This record gives sequence, structure tokens and C-alpha cells, in this order.
Amino acid sequence: MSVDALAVLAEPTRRRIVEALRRSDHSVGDLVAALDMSQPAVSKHLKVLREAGVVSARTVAQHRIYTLEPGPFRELDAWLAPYRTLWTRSLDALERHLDSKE
Amino acid sequence: MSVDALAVLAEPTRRRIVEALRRSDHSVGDLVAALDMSQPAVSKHLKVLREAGVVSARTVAQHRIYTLEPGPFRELDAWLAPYRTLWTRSLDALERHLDSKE
DNA sequence: GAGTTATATAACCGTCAAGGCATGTACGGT
DNA sequence: ACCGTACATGCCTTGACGGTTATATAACTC
Repeated sequence: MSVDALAVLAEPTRRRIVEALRRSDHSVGDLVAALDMSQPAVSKHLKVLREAGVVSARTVAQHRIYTLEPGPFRELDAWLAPYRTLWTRSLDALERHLDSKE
Repeated sequence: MSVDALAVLAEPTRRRIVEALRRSDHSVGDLVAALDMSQPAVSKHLKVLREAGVVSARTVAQHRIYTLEPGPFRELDAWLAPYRTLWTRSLDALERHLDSKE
């Protein structure tokens, strides 16, 4: 809901998780293997990400498959939008693109 | 230099500072007044922001005027770019825009 | 339903950073 | 040169958070 997507994504490990999920959905075990970390640590981060709405999980057998949710990224993009004027002048078209649904 | 712009900007107080600077340049005293915080706390945050390249300062008389620097916002935008595919499909033109120098 | 696999939660510890106060430093005015 | 203003820095305390181990829960297998 809030712009704390930023705070949540600031954590390096969580960023690694998110980058892994960007390529494809992963189970917790997959992530543990990919990150070379303890399973509880990963589960904990996933909980944080879940509660921030950054990811969601579906249960498949005894596995939980995690997926990225667009919402927070949208928010982050929206937050960042006003700052684009810092490095570009001809941003009108760009902003209109981002603000438009499609 | 690094994508820790994210980490730096995750801090709520620093975000408030940055949002203030987005509207116009501010002296330290201005920021202290705007944020209702102790001056040392503000100076400390400004140091973090400075070292991350998010802001720069120029000395005017006994005042130090802080300004936003575009670099980190650019980085953040670049980091965010791949995730745009989450909420939009026709992003080719956009990405090309962001990847191109100008 | 006993055992196994997959994940979540609990309890604990160490680190780190934000905030406060006190003090240092730089500049300007007189 | 002295004083006041504007800002930076040092030191300290405290709370939040990441990581680990141990344990609980859930679901599949036989």
C-alpha cells in the first residue's frame, strides 16, 4: 500500500530474490539453492515481501511457488516519475506513457 | 555508483529531504525547519545523501545549499526498467528510450 | 498413520544505523 | 580580534533487523 516498497527492496538479499523471480517463478527450495542461504532466512524475507505485496505465493503440493506482483513496482515507478525531470527535459511523452494504462 | 541509491532512499527522513529538494534547493537550516528535527540529524542524513551522490552542496556565505543530483535516480530508473514488463507489454519503445543516452 | 519432504515460525544473538546532546570548525559582522 | 550564526562531527544509547539453530505445521507417500 505504502511506498515502503522502497524500504523492502532496499535489502540486498531481497533484491536478489526479486531478481530471481523476475526471470521465473520459484519455490522456496529453489530460492534457497540459488541464494546459498538458510531456508528460514529465505522464508523470512519472503514473508516481508509478501506482506509488502511484492510477491504472492500459490501452493502446489507441498511446494509454495512465489511470483512477483506488479503493484509495488508500479508505485515505485510512480514515486520516481517526478524526478525524471532531473535528467531529461523532453519527458512529456515518457510520462504520458507511464501514466497511461497502456 | 552502486544501486544502493535504493538503500539510501529507503530511509523515510531522507526521502522527505529529497522530496523537499525536488521542489527547490534548500539550506540545512531550511531543511531543519521543514523536517522539525535536530540539526545534527539532518546534517548526518545529508552526508549520507552526499556520499551516495544523491545531493551536492554549494557554499554560499555561511550557508550550504543542497541540490539534487540526477545520477542515482537514473540508476534507480534503470534498475526498475526490467520490471516494467510486469505491468505493461508494449514497453519496447520505453526501454529503448531509457537505455539510450539521450 | 508413520515417515519424509517442504516451508513457516520461534527464540536468540550480533550488528548497524538513526537520533539525541555536546562540541568542533568555518564564515561573517562589527 | 571577538562574537554570533550556520553547519559538521564525535560520542553514546537504543531499537530494528538479518542471520542462525531448533522446532512446529502442512502435505504427500506408502
